[in-house]
Order: sequence, then C-alpha cells, then structure tokens
Amino acid sequence: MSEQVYAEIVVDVPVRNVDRVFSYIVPADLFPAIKFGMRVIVPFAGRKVTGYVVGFSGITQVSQEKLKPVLAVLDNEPVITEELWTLARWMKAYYLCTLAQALKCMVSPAVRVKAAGSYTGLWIGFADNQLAQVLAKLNRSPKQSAVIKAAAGQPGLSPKALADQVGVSSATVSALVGKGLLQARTTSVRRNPYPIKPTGIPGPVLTPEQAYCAGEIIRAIESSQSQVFALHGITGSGKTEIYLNVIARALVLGRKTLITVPEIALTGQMVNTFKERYGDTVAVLHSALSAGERYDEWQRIRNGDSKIVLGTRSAVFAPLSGPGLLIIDEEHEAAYKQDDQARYHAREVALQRAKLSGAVVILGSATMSLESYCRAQKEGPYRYLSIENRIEQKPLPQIKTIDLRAETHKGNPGIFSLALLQKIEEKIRLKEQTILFINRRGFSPIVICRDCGFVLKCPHCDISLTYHSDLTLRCHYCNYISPVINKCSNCASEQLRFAGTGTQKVEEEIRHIFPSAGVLRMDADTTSRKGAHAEILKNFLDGKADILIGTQMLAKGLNLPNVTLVGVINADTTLHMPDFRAAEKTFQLLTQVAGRAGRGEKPGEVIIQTYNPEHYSIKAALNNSYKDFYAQEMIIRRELGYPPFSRLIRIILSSTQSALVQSGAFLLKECLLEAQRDFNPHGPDILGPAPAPLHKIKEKYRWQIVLKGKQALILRQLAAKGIDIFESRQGNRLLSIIVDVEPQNMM
DNA sequence: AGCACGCCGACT
DNA sequence: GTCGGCGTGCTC
Ligand SMILES: [Zn+2]
Ligand SMILES: [Zn+2]
Repeated sequence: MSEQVYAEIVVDVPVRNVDRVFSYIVPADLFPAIKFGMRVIVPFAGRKVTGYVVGFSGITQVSQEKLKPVLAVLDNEPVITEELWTLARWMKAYYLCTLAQALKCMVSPAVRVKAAGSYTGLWIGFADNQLAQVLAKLNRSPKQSAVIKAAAGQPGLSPKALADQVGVSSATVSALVGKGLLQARTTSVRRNPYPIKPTGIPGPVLTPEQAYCAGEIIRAIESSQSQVFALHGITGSGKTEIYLNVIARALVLGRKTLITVPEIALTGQMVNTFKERYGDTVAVLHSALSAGERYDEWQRIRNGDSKIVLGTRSAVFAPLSGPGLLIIDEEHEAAYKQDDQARYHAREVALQRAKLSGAVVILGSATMSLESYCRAQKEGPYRYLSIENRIEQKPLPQIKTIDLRAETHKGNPGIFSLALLQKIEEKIRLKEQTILFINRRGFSPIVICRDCGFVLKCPHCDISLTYHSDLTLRCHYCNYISPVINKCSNCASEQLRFAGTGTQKVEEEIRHIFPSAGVLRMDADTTSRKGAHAEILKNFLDGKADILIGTQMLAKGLNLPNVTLVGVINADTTLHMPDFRAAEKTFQLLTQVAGRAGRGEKPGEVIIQTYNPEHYSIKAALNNSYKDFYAQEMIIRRELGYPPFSRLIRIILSSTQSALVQSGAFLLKECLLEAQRDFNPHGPDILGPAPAPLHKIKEKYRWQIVLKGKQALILRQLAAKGIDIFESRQGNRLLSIIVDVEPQNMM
C-alpha cells in the first residue's frame, strides 16, 4: 500500500472565516476517480458540503483526529482548470471575495444538470418481412395496427410524435413497446441553443481603416505578444467585422477566442453573424439558455469542440484551455460588473486571464470608459486603434438641445418643451415614429433649480446632494449634510423641484396632449411578464403605435427603422445622479440614444431636454466628440482625485436593525482609521460613513464607507485589515458586510 | 453558512 | 425537575 494522499479542498461555504484550503483523506476507493478541479462531497462541521479539489499532498499539518475522508466525487471530468484556479486566487486578492464565491462564478453553468440530453426513438421490434403477420395478429386493435404501420413507414419517431401522427394516446404506443412490437432506442443528443448553419458567404471586404486595425491585432496574435488593444469605433463603424477577421486568423493559428457582450439582448444578432461565418465551432453561454443547453455548450468548450465562445459577463470564465484572444465588446458597460457575491468586472477578469495565458485582448467601444481610454494613450500600456468612418455613409442624426430653463421663463411648467411637442405632432402627421426616453437608472431625489439649472453639490466630493426625509440634503460619499434649501443658492429663485419624471407620468401627459396617438410604454412595470418586452417592441415595429416611452432598456442595440425622432425627456437625471461617473454616463447614454434615430432611410432627429445645455458632456455628445468630453472630464477627475486617477473601494454594512448598522458603520470607520496608521501618512481617504443611496433594500438598512486611494494594493490591504479589526471587535451576525472593489455604481 | 455546545426562563 | 430559547465557537 502506498502512502496516504490528502486532497486540498475549498468548501462551498461563502463566508470569510472558512475561506481557506482544508485537507481531507482520500480513501483508496476514490483514489482513481478524484482529480484536480473536480467537485466532491466532504463532511464539514457536522454536515455534508460540496467542495472543490484544488490540490493534493502526501503530508499534512492537520492532526490525525481532525482529518476526515472525502465522501464522494461528483464529477467525471474536472470543472476547474489550473488556469481558473489561479484566476480564482487572483479574484480573492483583487476583489476581496472568498475562494468559494470565485469558484462558484466559474462552475455555475456546469452545476445544474449532470445528465446529457437524450432522445428516444421507436423502431419496429421485428423483421420487416414479418410486418403482414404482425398486422394480422393485431386485426382486432385498429389503433395499434395503425401505430405499427406508421412506425414501419417512419422509423425513429419519438413516442410522442408517433402517437400524435396516428392520432392515438401515448398509452397505445407504450402498450406496443410493452409487447415488444416496438423497440425504443435512446441516443444522446446535444442541446443546441442556436442551430444556425454557416452560409459559406465570405465577409465583406474591409475598409482601409478596418483592414489596418485588423492587421495590427493579427500581427500581435501571430507574434504571440500579450497586447491589449483599445478599439474605438462609433456605432456602424464595423467593429464586428474587425472581430470576425481577427478571429478567422486566430482560428487558423489554432488560438481560441472568447468574446463577451454586455447583455443577453445583444447576443442574438452577434450569434447569428458568428455562426453564419464559423458554424458549429461557436459556443454560446448566457443565463437565458436552458440548464441543459448551458451544460452542453459548457461541455463543448471544455472538451475543445468549440474554439469560439460568445457570451455575457460570466462567460469570461468559460473553460477553454489557453484562450489566445479575448474580446470585450462595449467594454464601458456597467453590466460587466457583477452586483453580488464576487463583485468582479468581466473586463478586469479578461485582462487578468490574458496576462496568465499570454493572450491578446480587444476592448471595443464607441464611448470608451475613461479608465480604458487613458491607458491607451501614447505612453501605453494599451494600443489605441480607432475607426473614424461609418461603413454606410449615412448621415449622423441631427441632435439638438432644448433649454428647459427657457421654458420655465416662458411660464411652461410642463414636462415637455413646446419644440418637442411640435416635433412629435409633426412625426405623428408624417406617420413616422417617436421614442421618448427617460432615465431611471441610478435615480435619486435631487433638487434642481428650474430657473438656472443649479444643483447643490458636496463641497468635498462634487457629488450631487440627495434629499432625505429628515429634511436634509446629504452627500452619499462623505455624509456632508446641508439643510433643505428653499431658495436656489445660485440665483435665489424659489422654483426648486425634484429632477426627473416617471414613465407613467410621461405616458399620462402624452395621452392627454395627443389623445388620438398610439402610445406604448416600456419599463420595469410593463415588461415584468416574460416575453412582454419583445411583444411591445414587435407592436411598435409593426407600426401599431406612434410613440414609445421607455427607460434604459430602449437605449441599446435596437434597430427601429421608422423612428425618426428620439426625445430625451430630461438629461439632468443622469447628469446629476450622485455618482462621480455622472457626466461620463450622460455622454455615453446620449450618444447611445442618439444612435436609435434614423436607422432607416429617413434621417433622424434627436432632441435633448435639459436645464444644463452648456454642460460639456451634453455638448460633446451633440458634436459627437469623444475627445472633447475626455479632455474636460479628465481635468475634473484629476482635480477631485477620482478614477482613473485613483481607485475606490466601497464597503456596505447592512442589517434589518437600523441602529445596529449605523453604530456598526461608525465603528468600522474607527477600525479603518486604526488600520490606516500602518500605512504611510498619504494613505487612502476614508469617506463617510453615510447612508447608502438605496438606504433600505428588502427590509435591510444600509450604510456605506468609501475608500479612495492611488495605490490599488494599499487600498485593498487597508480594507481587509480594517474589516479584520472590525470583526474581532464585534461579532453580531445580524450585521453583514459587503466589499465592492472598483464599484460601478454607488446605489 | 450551519451545526453543536452551552447556559437561563416557563412548562408537563 | 427539563424543554427549548438563541449567543458563541468552530469547521480539515
Ligand atoms: Zn437657480
Ligand atoms: Zn461629500
């Protein structure tokens, strides 16, 4: 008998105090089956839990009486590769999550179904030449005879299909199977979510700009440089065609590609394009697939049948061995940030994966994040590639702003400016369509002056102050408090109102003003039912309404050719949201929304209503100038020390007991200050505690502390140390701590 | 997280 | 007398 082997196991318990590797005895009978990266069942603190095998050892420090054996092996093949295990450890260090949380992100598609898909077909259970004889025996059961005849004529039908075709119940069919006159054969089939055949039609010839970009990226792949490319190209500039060309070359070189898109709605058209070009080597991963489909796609990736993986956020963990090319399309999208558990950003994970495997990365966007763009300047480290021209020389939509302050001065107290109403009326008359866009994402009660557009901001953080029911205005970063004002601090006007309107209110008013117009509304309320989203869009596309009113979900990727007018009801809700990225989000949103107008033959028009028409983010969107926006925004970020000039970590405390959270938040601040003494005097800033913008979620009250510092490593160490001290001082289990490294939103 | 162990109030 | 409340500790 050989020496005892111990398995190193990460248990699937997502809490910090069991976040380490445990040793277990590998019993002799499991020794042949157990492999690195498989899931197992182990005894743990008096119960059975799932664990991940992350190593083996011949020795252990753990005393014999503590050691317990692995009880069972769950997988036939590993679900975690060595590369993903390295990535999980990186995630723990970078995002301050647990190993179990990180590993769970990676195996989620493989979790559910363990059985392969199968298909059962029916064949006659006797030789062909005996058919007449069998039918003769069945002459007193006409239904059974008919089934036999059908099965002989069309062998291999499923029981259900056979019964349906003959028009009998499935009991008749099973009776024949029971008699042995029909024989069932079960074969395994792959569940293919997108059965699309390659067309064989070669892609279009690249424009010189496209060809240059593709050429540069291909050169990096060929010379095996681990280079990151920031690919900047407006909507319609043909980024996808560049991806396709680069991927083609990668395929020839035997390199695998991973490409992510920000949301499921955008996968559809992309999958079509990819499968038409590359067929079955494309695998798709997103949460809208059935469990079986997801499992099968995941298997195809793992065993190497698929060389191109396309998916949403969690697809960055696709188990392809040694990816050679990672593409993050629309890299600026906040949807790439996971909002719970391990709060990772798919772009950052992809960059890390590329570093580990020496892959090339493409970060594609029309409105690149400041973080990425500033790393793509002359000094690097990214290479900047841009496409300036659109493929079809369609004119850009005509964009203009409407100054809502002027409407106030004219005595118009409504939601709509006169100019917008006139335009809508004109479009109704011309039988063209209008989209009215309302931003609700990141909505907070912000007080705005309707005479001058002024919004009170925190003197320390430059963040809009939000209204609280205790009649204070507060900064959600540092908890600066101002009493509610009755007069504008800028112009002394008393015309102060909350910024923004709901979709229902807008719909009401529009119906009132245009009683005979067809109006559809698309928001969280009207799309909660499954399929409602698609239904509303179809109705609008079919011309069943003149006006579509909607939120965020309207902004992306839609191609509505008869829409010639897009109205942004109030740009200020985005511009003044209490987030240091408010201006960036405004620029991105307006640019994206503008792209919805004039998709068809007729040119489009965009009207943006705002109290701040002179704001640089709005002006830059109007002029389609990313560079103007970037230059201005970088000045402000630098001044205030926000990313990309610093890093942030947000720590959220929550509990059903409001007093507990508040006192906990102040204690945590003390612990962080104490931890900070170990770092140099110019260590990170500790802002807050402050009530979180969404102060109460699902009966839980939330307070937050924001850490801001130049060095990412020190910032993380400070957070970890502060929380350790905090947990050593108070162990109330009703208080939970969430750490959000590099938050994308502060809600 | 979740289970065991442990020490105090009202119940057959 | 004990059944069970949930505060604290630990998990190979
Ligand atoms: Zn004012
Ligand atoms: Zn502040």
